[in-house]
Amino acid sequence: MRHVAALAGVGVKTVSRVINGEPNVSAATIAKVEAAARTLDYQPDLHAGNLRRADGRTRTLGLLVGSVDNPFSGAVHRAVEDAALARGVSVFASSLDDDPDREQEAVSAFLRRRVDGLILTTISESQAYLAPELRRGTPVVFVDREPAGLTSDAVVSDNADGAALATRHLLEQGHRRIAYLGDRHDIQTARERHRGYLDELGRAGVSTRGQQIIEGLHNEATSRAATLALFDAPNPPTAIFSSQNLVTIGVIRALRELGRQHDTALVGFDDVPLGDLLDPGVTVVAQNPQEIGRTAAERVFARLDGDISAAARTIVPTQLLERGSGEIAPRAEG
Amino acid sequence: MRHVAALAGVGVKTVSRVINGEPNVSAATIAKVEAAARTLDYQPDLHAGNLRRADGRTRTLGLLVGSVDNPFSGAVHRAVEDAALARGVSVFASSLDDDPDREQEAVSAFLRRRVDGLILTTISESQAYLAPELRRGTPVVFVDREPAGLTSDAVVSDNADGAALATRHLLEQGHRRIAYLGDRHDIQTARERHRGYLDELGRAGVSTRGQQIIEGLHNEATSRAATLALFDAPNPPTAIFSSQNLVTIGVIRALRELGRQHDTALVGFDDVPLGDLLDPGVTVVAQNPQEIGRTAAERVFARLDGDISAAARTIVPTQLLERGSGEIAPRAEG
DNA sequence: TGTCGCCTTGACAACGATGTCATCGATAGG
DNA sequence: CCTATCGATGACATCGTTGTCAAGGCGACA
Repeated sequence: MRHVAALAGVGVKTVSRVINGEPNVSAATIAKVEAAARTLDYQPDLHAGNLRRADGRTRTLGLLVGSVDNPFSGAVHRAVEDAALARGVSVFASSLDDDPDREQEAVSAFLRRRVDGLILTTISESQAYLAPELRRGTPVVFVDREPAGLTSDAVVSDNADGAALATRHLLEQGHRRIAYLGDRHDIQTARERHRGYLDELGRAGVSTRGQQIIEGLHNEATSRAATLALFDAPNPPTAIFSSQNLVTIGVIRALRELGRQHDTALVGFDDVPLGDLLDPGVTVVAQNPQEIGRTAAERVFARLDGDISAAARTIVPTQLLERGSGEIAPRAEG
Repeated sequence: MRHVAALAGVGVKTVSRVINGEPNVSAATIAKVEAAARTLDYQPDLHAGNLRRADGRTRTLGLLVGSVDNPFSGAVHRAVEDAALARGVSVFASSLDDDPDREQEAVSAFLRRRVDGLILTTISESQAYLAPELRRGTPVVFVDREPAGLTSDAVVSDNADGAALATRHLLEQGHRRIAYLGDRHDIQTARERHRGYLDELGRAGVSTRGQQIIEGLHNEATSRAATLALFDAPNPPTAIFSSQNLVTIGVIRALRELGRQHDTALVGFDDVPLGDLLDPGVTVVAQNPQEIGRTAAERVFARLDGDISAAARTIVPTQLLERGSGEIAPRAEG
């Protein structure tokens, strides 16, 4: 900036005024400064300015998602980015990998860079460590999973309800042996989906004792192996509820290998890419990651704009997409 | 930091020393400072430090990809993030949307935030506007698409070769009417893939005059419509080469609607999620986005570490994955 | 013509950190 | 016992920018 000022023959403050479009600069001066800035390819240093600026905003957001190469995360990320772009805000994105250490590291990296707000998917047992930052006024919005040990805005799917919906759908087809294949129990949404499944069985008066319930599945490989094991054991289920997109894919692979994709019902939680093109089509309880991301970004910006209402939990509805796999009738007993 | 210093009863410089682990601080002082920092939940301001620091590094990278919710982009992003994480570097990610204005905006946002390096997928006709930044010493690595009007590192797939491979594969099955469904011509890789397709036909002595060549397809919808139109016209192709993942998906949808997925061969460029689970499986020339991202990040960090060798173009091999759709024989003429 | 006020401009301090350098005390060597 | 050396520490300038404030010039108005 001093160089631009020197070249234009004006003071640095005047350059600052021109760059920021402040009033009360003569047209001639503006022209001189702009010419000099172009000549030197000057780009203002946002962070230096931020150091002194009254509002202390870095126009930067920290986003922590499951993994930037997961389709759900990608959709959330895209929605957040679009909302941020409209306000000239850049987004730091990180992958959580459901690792508490990564969570801490990522959040710490965001805070050291003085992001204006945080949009977080978390895995740690408690997010109480964010309390001081919240007090300092940094908006924190939790996405996908609700926070623990801390009260702040959250934007989530209705996990228990969605799981109940999936379970009810299978019950309605006449299934009574509905296996549950779920993610790790330290994941809040996995617990909720498990609960929704159990509750719905209870409401239908179906015993949960005889059901095969497998938790701790976290990727395609473990899910596939678990499914194969199910059918290697006596009394395999006639239907499966899988609680997560990667788990669903693992189930699909296993059913195909066993040639049972047409005689075993399957409903997945969270949509699967090209799920409508498979045979059978994959029935899922679809979440709405775009809406989740958009809403979360809106919350952050509303907070930054001064909204001091109580922390709110926004629930984004899920939707049952019937595509075939969930409408398979139970096998005749034998 | 002044607060920490005050609470610990030491000077700010001493706090700085403790935070940065510099030598020559007594154990007692270190303890006092660390206690004070914990009490106040102190997080150093990386940007303030960077202003004065000798190396001028923000430990920040700018990444511009097609779209953060495209699977190819997501994989590149993830690989870059992993490499960055190992060095304590955070990543700004933005979506290009093949819009030159977005490119300019994103790059400008990165530069104003003084990123240490850029990893870019570009759409503008020329990236000459980056020359001053390059001269300033900022490493710029182009991914997926090669730069124009500027020489810098690039990490790309062998697009022409891969397209030729796909085309040759279809020729080898006996096809002679192989439609080309391609992306917009202003996209460098689309031009390369088109060229590879034409070259291979030429090498095989197959006339390109009779081939149906449709360009300008950019998403599922336009690709699906174009495919439907192909089969609505006389003399539809017996095989299709689609040059991009979304285009491939559009073709698959259209072929299904027409019930021709089993009598029309299809090879796509770039892999499609769950492509192996469809019926028929989707034969593709798969790229290796993880490797592209990893290599690009390595180049940036090598440059930051002082590598001043000439700009290099790294080619990441593609791989033909035969899954069924590409191995369909031509229909009997009639 | 003098006063007032507005427009334009720049000098200066400050933001939160680090690089440089000086100071102080203790320890070792002669 | 004196001095050279080294470890520990803090004062101060500085990074690139913006907020504050004062000064100079000019036109309007009485």
